[in-house]
Amino acid sequence: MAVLVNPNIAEAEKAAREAVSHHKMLLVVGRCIVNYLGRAKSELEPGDRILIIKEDGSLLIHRSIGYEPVNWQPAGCIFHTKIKGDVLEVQSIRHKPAESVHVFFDKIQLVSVLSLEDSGEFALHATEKDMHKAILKDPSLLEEGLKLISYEKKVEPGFVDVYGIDKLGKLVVVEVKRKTASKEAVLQLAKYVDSVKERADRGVRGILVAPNIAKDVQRLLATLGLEYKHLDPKKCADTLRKTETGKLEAFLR
Amino acid sequence: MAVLVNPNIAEAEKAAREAVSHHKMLLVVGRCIVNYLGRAKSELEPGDRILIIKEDGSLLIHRSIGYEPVNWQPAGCIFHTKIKGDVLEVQSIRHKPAESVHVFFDKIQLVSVLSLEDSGEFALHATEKDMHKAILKDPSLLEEGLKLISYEKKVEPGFVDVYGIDKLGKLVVVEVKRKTASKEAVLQLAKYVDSVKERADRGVRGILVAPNIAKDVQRLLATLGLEYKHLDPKKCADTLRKTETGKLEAFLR
DNA sequence: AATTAAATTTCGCCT
DNA sequence: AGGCGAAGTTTAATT
Repeated sequence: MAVLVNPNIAEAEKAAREAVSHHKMLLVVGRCIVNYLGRAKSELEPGDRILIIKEDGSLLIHRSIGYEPVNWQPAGCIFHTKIKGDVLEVQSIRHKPAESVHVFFDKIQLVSVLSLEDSGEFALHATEKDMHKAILKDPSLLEEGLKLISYEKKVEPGFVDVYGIDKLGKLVVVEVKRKTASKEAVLQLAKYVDSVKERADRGVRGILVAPNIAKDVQRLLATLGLEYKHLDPKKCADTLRKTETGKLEAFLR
Repeated sequence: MAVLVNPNIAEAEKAAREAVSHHKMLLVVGRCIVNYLGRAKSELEPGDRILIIKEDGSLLIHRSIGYEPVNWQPAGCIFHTKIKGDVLEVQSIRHKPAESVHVFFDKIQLVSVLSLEDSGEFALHATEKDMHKAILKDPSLLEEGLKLISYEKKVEPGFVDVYGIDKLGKLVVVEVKRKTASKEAVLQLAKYVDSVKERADRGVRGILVAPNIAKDVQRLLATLGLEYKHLDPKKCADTLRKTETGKLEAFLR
């Protein structure tokens, strides 16, 4: 890692050039103007900002406020650095769409060339259990008028996730998946529905609940006379949070 | 500006605490894990990242790749820093929705407390002229079957932006605005329409073209028997870019 | 490759 | 304060 505090333009340009040519992360803090030209066009008048160029060729320019970058480029850009008088110019160009960002620094407080070692996995959670809980709290997440009878009901081949009666009095067997519904999920649901039908004195529906489903899996589902209901894990988290808040409010009341 | 290279945890915590308490920008580069809990829930396993906390209480965590932050919080968060053994913990909390991000650093390469002076104005351009040009290139941006007769046509009170005939043979007077359409724009259009009507041997329509319009202005427009057509400056820029590309392709052919 | 849908979307304007 | 629409949206998935 290299850190330059209050470097001159030549030192800064050398570090920046090395960073982009070796695909290392570049961090520059300084006074600059920024011009963007592409799908639209923007100009940013002089001020202190942070420039970040990442290994993958993405670019960010952050002001002192605001969660979003004022200017940016997605990954895959090509960069050039040059000195124009007492100014460091950083060019970022990408194609499809053809867009460019030009940054001109006339005062530089900090330059850093970093290699961030980062193999850590990122996991965005919303467990299948959370989805179950949300549906139990608010069955209308699946459809209006649905009344739940049991949770993780034992049927011949195993356990049905959710089991209920719809507003027309039909039995409803629900299989929940937290990721894209697979063919296996469809077959499992079909198995449970058949098992329930054997002992049922009325109509039985099977609903596959998931945030996503492939079109061919959707087709298989339809062929087997089953249904698909989109349900986002995030929405379930929302529902749980709301009911918890409700509980809290009820407690405080 | 303060810069600490390879500080120990205590030094880093002191700088971080000072930054958030004085609403200065904080920059931390180091090895960390990140936990997010709110509308959803995420966990990020150990790795080197950049943490940015801004004056307005926004938070960003950037990995070595990717234009988007891996974790973030919009402006308005409250921060706490603490030392747990050899680990620096930074907490970020916001309400509505209730969400938190917890960052745990066990190795720190760089800490910087910055005050960025930045009063520079940011301007996203898409000039009214650009919109005119786009409409001239492709009148179907306004409606199908529209034929243009003239551009900046002189009429009694001044100049009509765009002047044409629709597919039913009616004259069309168009007023273009690059920002939200104001009451003034409506009255100006009405003036031009009236002026044209005086000499016209057929029906005359007035269309106000803008990216936006307030509801009360919309009402006034309807009262005066005029029409509103949404048109985005960006879409105009797209249209211009496409036709320019077309020209280039034609040239190369 | 193009089209569609989702995002911890955020942000701004309008009711 | 809540709701709807737009964004230089981006990104991933699907046809």
